[in-house]
Amino acid sequence: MKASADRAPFDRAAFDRTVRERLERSGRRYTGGRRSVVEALVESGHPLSISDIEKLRPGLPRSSAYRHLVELQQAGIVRRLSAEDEFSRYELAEDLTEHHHHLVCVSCGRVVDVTPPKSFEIAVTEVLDELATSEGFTVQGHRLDLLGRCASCS
Amino acid sequence: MKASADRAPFDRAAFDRTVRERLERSGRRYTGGRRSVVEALVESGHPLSISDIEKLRPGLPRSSAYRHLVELQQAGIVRRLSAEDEFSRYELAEDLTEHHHHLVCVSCGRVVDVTPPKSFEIAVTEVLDELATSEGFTVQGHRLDLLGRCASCS
DNA sequence: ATAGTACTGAGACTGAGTCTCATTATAGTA
DNA sequence: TACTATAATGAGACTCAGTCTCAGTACTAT
Ligand SMILES: [Mn+2]
Ligand SMILES: [Mn+2]
Ligand SMILES: [Zn+2]
Ligand SMILES: [Zn+2]
Repeated sequence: MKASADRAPFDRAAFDRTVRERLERSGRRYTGGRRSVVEALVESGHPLSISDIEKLRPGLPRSSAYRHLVELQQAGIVRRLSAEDEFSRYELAEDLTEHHHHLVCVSCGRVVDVTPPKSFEIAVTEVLDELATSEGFTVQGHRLDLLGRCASCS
Repeated sequence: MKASADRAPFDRAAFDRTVRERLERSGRRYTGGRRSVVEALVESGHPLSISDIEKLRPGLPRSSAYRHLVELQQAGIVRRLSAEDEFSRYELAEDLTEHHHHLVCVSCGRVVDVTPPKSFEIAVTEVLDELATSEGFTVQGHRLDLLGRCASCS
């Protein structure tokens, strides 16, 4: 069972429009290099490290890839994940996909998306909001990762 | 309400014995430098960055602090957290304190411990185990952080 | 076309974290 | 206590993921 089996089909045209809008709203163009990075993230469907991106887009210079990722973060298109290992990973912003969580392999670093049922999210959010409020925190969101070993590392 | 209000009182002697045991089990001594790092973590009660540790232990050389943290991780005494910012943070291993989660300030990077009720943990674990199993993952644990702004950054 | 501005690639640079090595402390033994 | 073997330490060189600079290129608008 795929966690996303019941998701609406991906509308590439609408997605492109949104990405372009967000880039332009932050004063940038939707150029070939930026599109190349965004499409690598769309196609792979799971968080990518810089070296993943280099393998998928051999022509793209490292400095450009890093720069694009920063710009895409500022435009709210990409989110950077802090990983267990030393390598950051990047994925599409949640409102371009859907709220989800991660299975993180402590052995190889691979990250897989996973989406719990909505009832779970509601319960989690409620409890956590209360805890945060009691410490004077203003909650913006949460991050829930499962650490373990992936199928091929077991 | 403090999240840890109902925790058993901290037994420093028993704690020291456990730390020494774990270090010796991994072939190391419980020396002054290592004790200095461990006690900084105990006293502060929340995850510390290297620069936090430097401020708390001005005499301790940077290279020694880093080395101690690696050794303490290998001995299962310390856990390294990957943060939102570029700086790792370190805390005592969960079985020396208790299972807990983090409020992470996206503005200043500060991390506060928070402990949800056991019923919450049971529910979370159950749902997550199922999701992980369906992806062929073997779960070792989870990590749940709340991102937001701390009281002084709001 | 021209000007103004954004984008790009090459590579220099930064700094958190690691490694090396010479010196010092410790535990064990006689 | 003296001697030996091994572990620990501090200084600083080093690594390399990530950032910054800058000269050249591509857009965009008029
Ligand atoms: Mn969630
Ligand atoms: Mn938990
Ligand atoms: Zn793996
Ligand atoms: Zn803060």
